[in-house]
Amino acid sequence: MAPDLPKTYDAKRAEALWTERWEKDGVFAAGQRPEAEPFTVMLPPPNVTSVLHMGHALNAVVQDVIVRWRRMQGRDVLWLPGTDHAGIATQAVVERRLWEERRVRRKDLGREAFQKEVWAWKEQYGAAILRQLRELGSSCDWSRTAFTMDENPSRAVRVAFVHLWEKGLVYRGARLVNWDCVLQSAVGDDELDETEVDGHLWHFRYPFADGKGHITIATTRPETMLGDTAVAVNPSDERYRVHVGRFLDLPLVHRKIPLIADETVDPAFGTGAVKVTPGHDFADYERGQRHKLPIVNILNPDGTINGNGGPYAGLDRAVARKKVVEDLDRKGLLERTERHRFTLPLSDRSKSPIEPLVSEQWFVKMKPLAEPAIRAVQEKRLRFVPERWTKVYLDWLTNVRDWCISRQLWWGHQIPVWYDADGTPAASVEELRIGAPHPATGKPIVRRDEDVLDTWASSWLWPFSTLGWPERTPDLSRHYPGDLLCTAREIIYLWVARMVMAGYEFLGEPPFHTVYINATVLDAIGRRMSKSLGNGIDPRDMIKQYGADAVRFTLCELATEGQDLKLAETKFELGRNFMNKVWNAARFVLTSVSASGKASAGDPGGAPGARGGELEDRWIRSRRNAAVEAVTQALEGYRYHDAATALYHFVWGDFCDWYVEWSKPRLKANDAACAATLLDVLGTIVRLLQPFAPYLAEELRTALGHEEYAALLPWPGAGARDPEAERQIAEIQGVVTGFRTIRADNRIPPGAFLEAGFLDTPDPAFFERYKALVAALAGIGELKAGSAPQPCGTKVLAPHTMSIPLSADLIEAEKTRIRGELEKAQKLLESIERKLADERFTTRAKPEVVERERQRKVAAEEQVNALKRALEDLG
RNA sequence: GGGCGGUUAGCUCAACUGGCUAGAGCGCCUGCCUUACACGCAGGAGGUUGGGAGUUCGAGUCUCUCACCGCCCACCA
Repeated sequence: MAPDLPKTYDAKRAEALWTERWEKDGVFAAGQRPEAEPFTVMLPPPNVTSVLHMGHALNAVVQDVIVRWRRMQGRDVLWLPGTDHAGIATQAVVERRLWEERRVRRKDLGREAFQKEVWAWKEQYGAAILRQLRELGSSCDWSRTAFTMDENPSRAVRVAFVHLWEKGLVYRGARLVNWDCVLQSAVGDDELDETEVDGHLWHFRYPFADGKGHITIATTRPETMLGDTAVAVNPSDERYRVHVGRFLDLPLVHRKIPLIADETVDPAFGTGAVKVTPGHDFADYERGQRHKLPIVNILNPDGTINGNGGPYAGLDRAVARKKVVEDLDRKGLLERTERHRFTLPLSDRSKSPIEPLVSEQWFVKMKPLAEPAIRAVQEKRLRFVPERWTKVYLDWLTNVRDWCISRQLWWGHQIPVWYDADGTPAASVEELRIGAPHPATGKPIVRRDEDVLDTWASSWLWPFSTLGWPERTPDLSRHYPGDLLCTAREIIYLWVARMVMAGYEFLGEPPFHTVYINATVLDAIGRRMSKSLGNGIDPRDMIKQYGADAVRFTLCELATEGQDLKLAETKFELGRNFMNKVWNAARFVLTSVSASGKASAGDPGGAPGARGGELEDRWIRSRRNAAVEAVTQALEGYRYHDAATALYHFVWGDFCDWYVEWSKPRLKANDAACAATLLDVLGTIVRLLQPFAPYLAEELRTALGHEEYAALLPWPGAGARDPEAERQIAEIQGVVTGFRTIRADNRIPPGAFLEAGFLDTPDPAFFERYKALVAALAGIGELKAGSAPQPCGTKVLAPHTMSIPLSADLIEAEKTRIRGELEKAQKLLESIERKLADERFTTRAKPEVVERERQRKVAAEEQVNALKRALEDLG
């Protein structure tokens, strides 16, 4: 085969080679196993705002591991990749870029030219994202790559809108929304970025209209007083009770506003009197509704004060704030100014302060859609892993508010609504031309709604809009509902909940049965990775430095259930070292096993492999079976850490540290059973490795001389264990370790040849039979029964005592060590005796626990006695 | 103000329904380039499981409580 395999695994070469081959040969294309049960996963489409970060990488890896594993189990896998246009986010990024590079605003370009700019951006970043996914080894069906603004998904958006419209679940209305004055659009609650800021709490006097006295209010946003339509106090507040119902003279604008009583006012905060601005504050909006207060809007869409602001009209809101404070101060109405820390909502995208503003928007009624989504978890048709996220999902759904789906943007799906001259709206899947008759009124259409839809209005359809819906395509019936969704906790309600709602509403079934919520990737000291902190670790750099397989394996190893994942670059050494270990183990096997041996064994295609053979052959196969079972069970429970660890310790511990070492003398003697076993186990390792380290797996199966892609090999079945072999080898390992410890304790260098080691054991026949296994790894020429002649180094591992002749000057230290061990052993024995002497224990504990304790006592006694004997022997 | 997670070796994390002497990787110490691998080999040190109380024959694991840390939700102007 390849006798000159390099000493270290060359990840780069393998990655370039197999990424290309897989795709060229359509290895991951769905539909190749029409008779098999499908397994369907939709990749959460990354936003085309920028390249992928480590969180995306983790998400891709956890999906790919499952998907590759299921494929090996014979499922007809569809893992569908794609990207999301991410409406507001992408528009904001592109707008910022245009301004920074060309000093151009979107309005300077006009809608069409601006959209062209965004499409160009999308092409660039969409391609980069898909490239990155490939570089990670993701086994997506690339032929199905989708984009939320592709033709079919876009049509799906319009069909869904019209459907909801016809059902009366879509409505248009003037509501208070979060307004971004830079983007000049409504933004969703989820598009806010709450920041703690140091501000002020200004106390202003509002005189009563009759000139008798005043009320002092406290506010953090003085300029909004221009839109005040009341002042509210708590009805139980004795200070103000008598004044409720009186009118105040709103300073500066001189509007008469009432003093009202409202339960929601906290008497302990500020002055206990709050100004009410229904047009610019969410709490006040609701108070206004309750008390039927007028709404005065004082802002233009760009954040300047409008005509309702009287003398302040035209000023930016920040300027107006300063001036309002100054003017009130001049009039003697500023009582005092306190420092005050509060949370300021910023627009996630433009980073400008959000202004609550009343505007006409489109909404979706959520309550009826939420009900089936709630039932889905109650009826166990949908489960979260880890389970606790179910609560987050349910809490949101039970308190769900109507969804503002319109955005005053240019990037996205334009709302499919047209108007006649009277402003009567008509929703339509197909375009209504200007001048065409209105479907309801028959009057000519005069315009289309300018707004676009919230980006989630397309992503909530993703599990089926990518499969051809609304057409009843074969794809749709085969791959809907799908199986698994892997995503981040931040979008459990933004996206997961909405997908479930859409699934029920449009297809009557939830889009998946399992939702795996990823760990959040943090930096080495536990902070979120973010651009502004500059503490991100770029997956591309890590792949370059350590290899994709190493990155994948490391992420899995670190992904303990539900724990956040603290990451430092050096962590990837774990994966790299393991890949190298596997590589070298394979290199050893391939270079030492003769060609004839290879042909006769080691079928990685799942054949049962060699039977019989030596004790160690039976043992390693039993350990292999244990590993197969452990990895399989861990994957079934999405326990990536457990799966990775089981594989790691089997390969590194059982196989490399013991079996490979034992195989060396046997291979020199051309032992065919040994060669066959090495190849057999290596074949299993390749298959177990495949989901985690697909590139290395392909390299190794090629080196093993197999034609079939590792990615398409059958997943190994866990054969029977051999408890007898495992027990016996464990004895031998203990003895070997004992001899090694004596050597190390006495500074006997590994190179120093020791003619013989002595073993005092109740079962000399067993060790006579297997003395080669001990001698080879213990570094002794021969294993002899009995005790070594004096002086000697001794190690007790009851019922075995190992000894090696030593020079006399080392004996004192040896005695000290044994005394220490004796002390420990006696302590242990005492604690066991104490336990067994306690009647409450022997009567109340389970019988098998008591029995186990009795056995432990016997073992401890043996250990103590043997140590005493050893000490006596040393004199 | 509510909810959820976390606190175990110097660091990062494990430990199924309570039950062998609480494990791993990294780091540290000792000795080794032993012809697969120094991205390696062998051996070792290191823990009153955040504090307190309780339940139990038995608690890292269950209950209560206190203390920190993190995340999410909520209209304190």
